[in-house]
Amino acid sequence: MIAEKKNKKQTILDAAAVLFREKGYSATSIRDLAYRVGLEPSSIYSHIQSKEELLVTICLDCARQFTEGMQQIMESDYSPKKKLKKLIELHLHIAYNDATSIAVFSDEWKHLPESALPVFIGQRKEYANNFKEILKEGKRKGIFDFENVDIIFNTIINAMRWTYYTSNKHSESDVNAEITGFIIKGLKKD
Amino acid sequence: MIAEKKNKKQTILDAAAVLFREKGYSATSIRDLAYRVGLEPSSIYSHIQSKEELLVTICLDCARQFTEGMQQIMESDYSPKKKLKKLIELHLHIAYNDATSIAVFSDEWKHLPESALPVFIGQRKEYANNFKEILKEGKRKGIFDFENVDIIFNTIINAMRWTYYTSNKHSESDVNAEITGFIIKGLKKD
DNA sequence: CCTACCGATCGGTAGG
DNA sequence: CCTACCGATCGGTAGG
Repeated sequence: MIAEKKNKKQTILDAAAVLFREKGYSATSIRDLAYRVGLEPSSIYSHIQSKEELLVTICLDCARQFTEGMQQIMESDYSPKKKLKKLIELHLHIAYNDATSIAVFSDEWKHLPESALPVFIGQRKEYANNFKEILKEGKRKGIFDFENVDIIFNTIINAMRWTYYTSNKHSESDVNAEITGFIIKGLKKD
Repeated sequence: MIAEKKNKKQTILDAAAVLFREKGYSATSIRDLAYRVGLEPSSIYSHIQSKEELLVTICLDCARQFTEGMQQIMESDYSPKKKLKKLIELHLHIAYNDATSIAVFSDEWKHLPESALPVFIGQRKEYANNFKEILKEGKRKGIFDFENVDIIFNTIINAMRWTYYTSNKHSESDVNAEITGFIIKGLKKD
């Protein structure tokens, strides 16, 4: 049945994400993965085409979530400050709903095959450009205060990055409140 | 000659750091490394004991730099704000002086062998505790404003993390000024 | 520091 | 989805 097969493929993808996160992509073997989902190593290939395909699927799925969330925010007529708050919400939402995949997306993308790497990097770049546009808009309107948009963008996006690895030690709303307060204050005029 | 041998070992370590950073620890082979430094694969073992040893050396050397820098700051009688500024300086100084090693330290530590992992994690934990002490001291004295020290610590330390990967696109002093301003403002009372 | 080589493991295929 | 198997590559050793 098609439904069963889809389910099995998702099971394999989920298990792959867990292993890629724990041991890294390169150190994860098809054998590891197969035994984890209760198959002989060769049987995996009834469901997937290659080990690389798994990484591509995980990374591009995550990238899509960011891209789609960004699109919605860009299309809104929110103020730059509200847009930034929505972006923080977006990052935390993805982190808390798909922690394993986002950790793989974040740490293992460099092992993407050459066929997928340019697409991936392109999406990242566009996301960064949109993010920077919001920051620059805020600066133009006198809401945000900073010198170099590239430096401040990198600082802010990494300030959120650790949330991709937490094991629900803190609630999403606590983290959101603390990070949002910190970033918004950090961008204020002194 | 001992001096020559030391030199060769350092050459191997440097090349290993570059490869570990580019391809990751697991995907880097002893053959890659040997050819990179102009040796036959087996000859590497005249200079090192194992592939793992290289990762251990790189990671623990980096960890030591952080620990020593922290110790100096903790022993000073600077204000919490000045201590925090010194910590940002420390991170940037290490990042700009040893970019390759710190990237490996930051991304590949999970591949450390079991013999080194507890030591490494212990040092990280102690560093984190010291960092949090400074934040808490600032809060007690009414200089810093935040709710949860663990959340704000993670946010701040990751805000600096992207500097481990820059290719000198921005000057150390520009980055320092921007990040320091952002973090200090972010911790202010609203 | 090299030649020669080891056993283990890798991603993946053939054929049923 | 399994049994059987492939060539390639791995970290590392023996012996000089």
